[in-house]
Amino acid sequence: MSRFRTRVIAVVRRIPAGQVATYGDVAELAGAPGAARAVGSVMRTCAARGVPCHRVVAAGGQLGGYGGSEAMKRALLQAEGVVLAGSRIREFAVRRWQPGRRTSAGRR
DNA sequence: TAATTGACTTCGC
DNA sequence: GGCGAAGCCAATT
Repeated sequence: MSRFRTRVIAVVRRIPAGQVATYGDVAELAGAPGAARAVGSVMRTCAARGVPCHRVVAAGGQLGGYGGSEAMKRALLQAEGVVLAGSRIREFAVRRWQPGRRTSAGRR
């Protein structure tokens, strides 16, 4: 169990429902900018339970992947209130979660 | 310990 | 806009 892994988990757990974060973003918040692939690897190993890994998406608003069940990830995101346009997140720039960003108010 | 793979990202054609 | 190649980091074998 590397510290990086725990770091990624902590960051992902901080992502509020209805919002998403990119792998690169999570990597940076985890303290490893550029480690987007590493973040994917951590997620792929299930990281830990209670971690909404489905809120972590690829850059450009793409879904990325979810153990091969991309459709499931899509359903989960929509269930959280994320509007999807095909296989992409609508208003991704707004839906993207950022630390310091006010999310409880729901305002963008 | 070293090599390979992978839920990524970005530039180029 | 879609396909291809290079770069980066960590986990797994």
